[in-house]
Amino acid sequence: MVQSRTHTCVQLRLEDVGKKVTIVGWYDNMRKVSKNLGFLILRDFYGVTQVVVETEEMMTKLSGVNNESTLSVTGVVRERSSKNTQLPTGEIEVVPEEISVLGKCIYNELPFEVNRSKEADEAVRLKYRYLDLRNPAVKEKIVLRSKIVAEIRRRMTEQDFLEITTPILTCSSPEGARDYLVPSRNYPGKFYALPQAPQQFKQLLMTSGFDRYFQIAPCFRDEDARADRSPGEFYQLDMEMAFATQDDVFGVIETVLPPIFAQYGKYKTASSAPFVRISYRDAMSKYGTDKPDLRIDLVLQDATQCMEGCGFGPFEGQKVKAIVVDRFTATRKVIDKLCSDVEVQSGQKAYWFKVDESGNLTGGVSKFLQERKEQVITALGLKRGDFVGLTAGKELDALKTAGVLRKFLGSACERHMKQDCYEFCWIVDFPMYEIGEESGELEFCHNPFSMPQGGMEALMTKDPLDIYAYQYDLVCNGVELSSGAVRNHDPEIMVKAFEIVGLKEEDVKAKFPAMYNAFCYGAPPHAGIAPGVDRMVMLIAGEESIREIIPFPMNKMAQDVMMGAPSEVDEKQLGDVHIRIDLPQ
RNA sequence: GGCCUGGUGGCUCAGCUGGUUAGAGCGCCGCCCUGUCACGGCGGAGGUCGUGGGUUCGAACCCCAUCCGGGUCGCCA
Repeated sequence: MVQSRTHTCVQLRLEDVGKKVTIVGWYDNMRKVSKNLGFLILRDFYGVTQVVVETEEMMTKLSGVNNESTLSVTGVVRERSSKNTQLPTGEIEVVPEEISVLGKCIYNELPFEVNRSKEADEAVRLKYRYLDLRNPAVKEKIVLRSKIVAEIRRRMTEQDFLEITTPILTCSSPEGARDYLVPSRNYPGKFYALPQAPQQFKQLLMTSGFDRYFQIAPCFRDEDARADRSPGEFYQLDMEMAFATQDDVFGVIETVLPPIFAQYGKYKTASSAPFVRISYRDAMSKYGTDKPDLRIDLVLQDATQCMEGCGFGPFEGQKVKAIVVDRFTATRKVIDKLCSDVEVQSGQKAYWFKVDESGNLTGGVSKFLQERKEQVITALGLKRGDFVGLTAGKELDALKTAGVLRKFLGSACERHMKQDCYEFCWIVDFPMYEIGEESGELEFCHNPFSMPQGGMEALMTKDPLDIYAYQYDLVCNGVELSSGAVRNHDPEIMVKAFEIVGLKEEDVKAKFPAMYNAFCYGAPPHAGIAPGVDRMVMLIAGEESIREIIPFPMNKMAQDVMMGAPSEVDEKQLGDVHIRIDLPQ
């Protein structure tokens, strides 16, 4: 008969010596010192405890029991003769009277060693995720995630936000990413869709009279993965406030997030309120990205003019951007690596030259600049020992590539990158409209439901390209955590905003009927935001891969290799939902 | 879909310019060891070098195709 657990594997101390206890857990390993002496390490969720096996009877009982089997050990706590100060339970051991196997591990070789699973091939880890998660170093991140989410809930609730769930089965939305579709049984040929975000529902909640809403919301988008973007599904801290302005939303986020980052983070300090605000246009021209890493103090300069006609092919007729790094002493090899990293990440080349200690331009593209040396030095404000990184292309391409280069230069040069902190900022004043690159026509720049700054008057009187939206992004250490906006709650302004891109009232009604109709019954001005929970946990945990902070992640190809999803279904199921499969050969 | 990168015992990796029988560490199995804690010592098993084709006297290595990971661009209102 198996005893029930009296202590976890992290609890026992010297003062427990002499007690009869029962501990349970996994057979982590055994150091066998002789025929009749071995040290068995029992591991549970909380920690490890040493069980000393010193009789032939116990040793026999354990022979043939594989690592990772689950055991129950009943015995007496004893002080160790040789203690281990590294472990909380390192001063004691349990002398077993009874050992029983609760769950056999039938394999004596595992796909990987549990305590070294992070080194194993990722596909294998994902297939055996339940073994991978036994590794304390892996499990820890999931525990951290749980604590962060609990803390978010506590702090949001403290600020009078109500957590309200919204539907998972809803309808396809015409804009945005690809939807995950769910066929309907009762309505042949019709589909539900999983929500890409609870956007419309939260706005409808505002219209329904709820004042402060939040939700740790599951979101579904059928888009390809990245290291920081899980395919398929992710979670947002979705929130919305009625009768609120941009500053009200900023105030909540600036109160809720920094303490959580500082408390649980890999880095121990986080920006305090108010966060730096940077306009979208400034961010692009100074940092070459709309998600600047403000830990890096380098900024972009325009070098188009001083490079014009220098004879270097890639600069001909292009915009050129420069980043000057003082006293940058990297070797040629390091610089080449840096440039190739930039190319891998941005798809475009980076160039460089240096000013040596005698004031000569050397290396990289310098030979094209000798004749205009003084002009270049003056234009870019160069000093001896400066390194100049360069990018070229159409304005936006040159800026974006320089943005990538700036990131690599920052991490290559400690003096130019603050260590050990979370630097938050707001990117504000996004343009409402832009000329679409493919269409060549006027389009919404981001969210068509954002309130244009200046409201109806701006729409009536301004050049659309000069109109800004009350639209903002939250950025931390170069990671885009969220977009948000003051919403356009006025049907007339909404119709006008759509009119500018050539859409009619009927189009708005057709695309977003519920929201449009609701706003015709008296809507409050409202604003919100939805920081990505996975990205936040990733930043806090200091992990490079989003899969490390998701309990059961999918692989890059959006497959769950453990469960076998996606999978085929049988004919009956397909028939129920009126689907016939017709695959090309 | 494009580009980059990888695939060698259960795991991590080495394998040079193509040249004997493909190596190491960890793990596993066996024996030894009465205080280990990354225990130690001795011995052993385990490989279609992702797959298919080609070049060659000879291929893990070179070429072509293909499959499977990962990164990135596109995509992500």
